[in-house]
Amino acid sequence: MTTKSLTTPACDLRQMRYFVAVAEALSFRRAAEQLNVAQPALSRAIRQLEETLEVRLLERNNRWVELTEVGAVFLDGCRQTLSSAERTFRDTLKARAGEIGNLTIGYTDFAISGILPELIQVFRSRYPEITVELVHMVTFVQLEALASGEIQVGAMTGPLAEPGLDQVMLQNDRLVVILPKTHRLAKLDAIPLAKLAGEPFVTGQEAYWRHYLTHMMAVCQSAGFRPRIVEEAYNSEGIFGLVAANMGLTLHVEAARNYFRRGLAIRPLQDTDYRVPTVAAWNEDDRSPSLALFIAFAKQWLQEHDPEEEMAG
Amino acid sequence: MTTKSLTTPACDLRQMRYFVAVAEALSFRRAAEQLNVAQPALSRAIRQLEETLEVRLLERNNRWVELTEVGAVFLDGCRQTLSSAERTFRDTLKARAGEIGNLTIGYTDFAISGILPELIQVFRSRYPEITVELVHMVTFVQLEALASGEIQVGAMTGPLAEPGLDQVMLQNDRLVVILPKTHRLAKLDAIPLAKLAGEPFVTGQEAYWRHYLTHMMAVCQSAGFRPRIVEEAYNSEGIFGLVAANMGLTLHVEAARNYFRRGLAIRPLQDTDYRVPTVAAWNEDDRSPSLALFIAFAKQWLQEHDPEEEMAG
DNA sequence: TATTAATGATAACGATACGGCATCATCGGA
DNA sequence: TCCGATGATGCCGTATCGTTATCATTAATA
Repeated sequence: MTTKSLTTPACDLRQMRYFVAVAEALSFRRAAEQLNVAQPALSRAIRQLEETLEVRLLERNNRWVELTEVGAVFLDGCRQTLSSAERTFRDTLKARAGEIGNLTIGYTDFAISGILPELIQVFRSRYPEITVELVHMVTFVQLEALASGEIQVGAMTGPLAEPGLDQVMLQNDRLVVILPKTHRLAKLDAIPLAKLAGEPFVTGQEAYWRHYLTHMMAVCQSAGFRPRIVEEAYNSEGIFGLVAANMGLTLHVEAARNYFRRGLAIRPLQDTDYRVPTVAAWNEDDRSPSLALFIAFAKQWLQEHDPEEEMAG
Repeated sequence: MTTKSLTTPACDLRQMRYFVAVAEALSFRRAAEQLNVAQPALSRAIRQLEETLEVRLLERNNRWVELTEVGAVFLDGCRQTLSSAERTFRDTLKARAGEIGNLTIGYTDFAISGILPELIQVFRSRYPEITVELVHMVTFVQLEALASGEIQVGAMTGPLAEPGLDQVMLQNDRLVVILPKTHRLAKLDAIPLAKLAGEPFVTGQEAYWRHYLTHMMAVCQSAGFRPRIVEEAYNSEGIFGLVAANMGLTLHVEAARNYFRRGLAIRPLQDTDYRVPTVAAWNEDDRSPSLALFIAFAKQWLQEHDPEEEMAG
């Protein structure tokens, strides 16, 4: 029971450091000075190493010290192991500061067509050792994924009033009308909201798009009508496709301007200043350093970029 | 003064092993069983690690244990460092057994034209982690190189009576006459030693070839004449070139049959059984494990191969 | 609802290991 | 012959480690 397994050698990093110091200085006393210990400590450390390994590591007498062949092999290994240990501690401290880690971010169609890609790109180049994984999810799936820990950040459609979640606004889009180029309303530079009453609407599936549909219903309600929904698609591209196929028109966020599809016209909405917020949300009790870093970075980046956009807009 | 330098973290391999065990078992008690220590030892070890690194590595309560983000980074580093330490010890034990190391071997023209190449090749394939370096040296330079430690083994022309050197015989060559194909003696199947009296001899430079020249003088002396040396070359190839150029003939070891050159004839020597030994020599006080391994290997290999050669001859 | 079992944390104690000091043995140089 | 430098050794105080016993908490169970 007292025999030491070879896989768990009775030797620690301290002994390795001592051995490397002596082997590099080729002197017990000089090594002791560098290590700020007394010389006998080194004598004993080396002797213990040699007893553990049952081999002479340093040939020495009162006049000189030299490495044995085995000692040279051990020295090389000690340097590697010590440098591995140093790297381990450096990485751990980096991880403590959040500079190493993983971040899984959920995103909606609205978010990915807005400023999120640029934010992610700048963040990744700033913190290359944080692995950022992006997964597509509609808003209510993101809420479940945040609760289960599947994602750490959700870029979703607001407004949000979930208890336990913190958030920051990524974008606050005006609505635009997307309709076939051949549509009679496409001739207008801006479309009065009331003109959409009675028009056939293409939207996302109600079960998945419920957050955005609430907005759409609200803005239509403000003009006194309920949209007549004639078709539902899975995602924005599907909606655009159906619109291009002349099935109807749709209301979308202005970030959709970043995407183009032949046959579509995009027109601003008149008579309303209704906006649909897209927010980044996270668990307020999540202590992940990488998350904290991402949040701090995002807040500062948004502060630097939002005013310009508003001025440009 | 009490601040710990980052390059010498106050953490040893024992704590890393403990942490890895707990992180893998996700349970202090199960990890304690595997490590054959009591559970409180692990509680304290983890706490000390966390105090040293000033970060929470394991989120834990009375029901479950889970890695923090930083803990996952530290775990990865610990695995690497521990495996580096294990490799260090494995390599050191291998080096102790001689299976890792360097060997510099000197060789003469005679040795390299004999069985040495095959011996080296088999040795290298058997012990691939021993770096074998071959350097060409004439016998007396090898003796100096052995004394200075420049080479660990010398494959040189015997006999050897140096104090402090051990040796083993590699080959014991009969002498052959090497002469131009057009030489009148080349018509004989074997050449009587006495017929060489008065012939012009080509040899190696006296300062370097003194060991072999002693043999040549001795064998000629046994036939009652001194060779008439008309030309000296640096090495065997030079000698063969001069012979091919009809400058004279030479006596060489039978291993020379392994090399061919147009225009040369090789004939055995009659009336004498004189042999020139080629030995491998090393410092008897050299405790290099790789050297010990090489010697043991060479002795066994020679024992297995010499009888066959003698039977074949 | 009370009990039980399992978990990690904590305190106290003994054993071991470590570092520091004083000293020794040895060897080269003055 | 003496001196100085080197590594080795013995002794002692302290820090650290491992163990045992115990506690606080929580989920499962009766």
